[in-house]
Amino acid sequence: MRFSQYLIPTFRETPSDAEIPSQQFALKGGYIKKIAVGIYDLLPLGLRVIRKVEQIIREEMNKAGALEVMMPSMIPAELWQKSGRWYRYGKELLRIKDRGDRDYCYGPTHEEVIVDLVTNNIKSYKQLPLNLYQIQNKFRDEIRPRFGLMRAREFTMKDAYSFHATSECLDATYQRMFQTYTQIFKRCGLKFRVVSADSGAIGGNASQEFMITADSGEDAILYCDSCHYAANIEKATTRLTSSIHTGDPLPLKEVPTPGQRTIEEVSTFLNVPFTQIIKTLVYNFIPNSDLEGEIFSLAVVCLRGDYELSEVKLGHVLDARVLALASDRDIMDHLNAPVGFLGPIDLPADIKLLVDDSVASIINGVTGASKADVHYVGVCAGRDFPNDIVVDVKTVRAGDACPECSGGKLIQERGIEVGHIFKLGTKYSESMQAQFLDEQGKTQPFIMGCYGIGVGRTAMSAIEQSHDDRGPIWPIQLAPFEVIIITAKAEDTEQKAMAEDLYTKLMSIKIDVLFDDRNERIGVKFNDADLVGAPLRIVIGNKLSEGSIEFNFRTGEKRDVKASIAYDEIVSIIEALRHQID
RNA sequence: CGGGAUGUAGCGCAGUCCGGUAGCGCACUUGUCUGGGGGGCAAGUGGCCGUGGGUUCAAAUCCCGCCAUCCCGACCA
Repeated sequence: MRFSQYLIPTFRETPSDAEIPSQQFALKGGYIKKIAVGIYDLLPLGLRVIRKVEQIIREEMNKAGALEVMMPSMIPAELWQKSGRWYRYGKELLRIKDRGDRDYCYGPTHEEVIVDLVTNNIKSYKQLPLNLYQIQNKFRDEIRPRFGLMRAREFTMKDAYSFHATSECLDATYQRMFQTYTQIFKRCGLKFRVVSADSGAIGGNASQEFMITADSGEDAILYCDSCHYAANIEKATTRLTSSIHTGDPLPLKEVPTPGQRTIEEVSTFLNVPFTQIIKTLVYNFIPNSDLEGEIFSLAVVCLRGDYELSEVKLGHVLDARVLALASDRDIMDHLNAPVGFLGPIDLPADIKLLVDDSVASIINGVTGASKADVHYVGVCAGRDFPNDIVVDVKTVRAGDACPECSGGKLIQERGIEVGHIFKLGTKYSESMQAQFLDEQGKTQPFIMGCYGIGVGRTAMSAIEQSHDDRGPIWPIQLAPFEVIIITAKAEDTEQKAMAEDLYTKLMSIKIDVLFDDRNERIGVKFNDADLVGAPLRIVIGNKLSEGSIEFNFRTGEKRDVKASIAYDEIVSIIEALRHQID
């Protein structure tokens, strides 16, 4: 492409609302343009990057035997009503009416549609397994879109769905997808980590996330420093060190603790460690089984003073559709106790008490006495309060013991979730009565898997992981252009002729080359070139009179090359870069 | 949805407290001198000051409503 005929609207100043590097450079470099909250135009440069990611995904998915399809983005409500998600999905689902007042939604994901597609076409186990995918735009009316394409409302996603007669067969495809994803992100030149994950609103059993490691990542992940354990913070667990809760049980005793509400205050006041204090939280929730109701139930949760509660974990334990901390007033109404002095002892009989495993065996602990300015000491789980519903609802943190090996410690890192693979099982096939005939001629629900990749997010992650203060440093696989040619003096006929010659030749052998033929100062061209982020920049300048031109790599390295061999050099450099990762 | 802030030219902002001709930098247009990291000089183009109402002789500025955007918390590729 010739820069003068291309559209790359770069800005000298960074848009003020851009927060993270990928968003700043994508806007500043003319890759994307925001048109509404979480909704963007992809400009030519941005689209080139997206297409490259898509191409890699297509090649690898096809190689793994998946078949590409394209489902509609508008989905009739009946399908979502059939699976029940029409009622459960909440405001994130964009619902639309057509002229006939019929309900539709803009697809945020496509399990319902694919199940419908497959049930209409697959009747026998002989036609299985089947793995279908599409690369298509989704819309999720996110609570808080941010970070540009990283968390947009409309976004491009590759989603694949596999159908099986047996769980062994699902396992095999799941493994195959694991390898395919590994290969895809490797080819994109990205550093990533795979963690086991919470399966969220999609549901199902096992799932793993592919996380691009980056400081700006919105997810926290934990991994073991000595074994293979790695998990999203929403899922991560730890092995409790049992030695904490030892000693002979003392009698339960009330002590005055005027004004001591927080764990920290109580710890200081009574001189006991956080680990001996039982934290008591009260939550309101609406269970999933209650599809349309507005009636809240109450749950009391206890965990060890040094831990924070994980609302995601608690949501799962309660199978809650809606979950929120109860108000002080609610607590007073139901427990007759002030916040700050809550405890699990002598709760009203109708209140459900969940005990985190960190307090399930506590001996001689401290907890609120359910009245103002009083705590109990000598609290023993089981003896003083029931510990028959033991759960794991704590947020694990760096330094905690690995749950899978002895001696391992967990390390915490930030990550960007770019891929997620699930074993769905029969969740959707059962709710939607999607069945096939097995070898015995009996009807069985399909066993399903599902596999997603955020395309725009993957592209943006590459910037997060590799940039300097001037712009992206693209891996060649994703770079919008592989080579950019700049003349120092646009009107110099010799420089121009040299540039034209290289440009034409490189174009003819399908190297992605951008020729900056504008009559601009060289500083302007350099700055724009940095924003384009091509791995190799060819500068044809005053050294041409001595027969040489400059090769500048986006990573910083520079060298002079004889003009006579420049073309061959460029070709071999690009070839080498292309094959470095493949 | 809760808490905080902001809406003035394509972008970044000043002006608002204290009402009186709408400004600056960048970008854009023309000319010219330049020519190795966003250059200089000169001349230009471009604004229902978010929106609706109110106060006033007079509103970007004061008052009330609405809308939008951004940041911090609960969702997800």
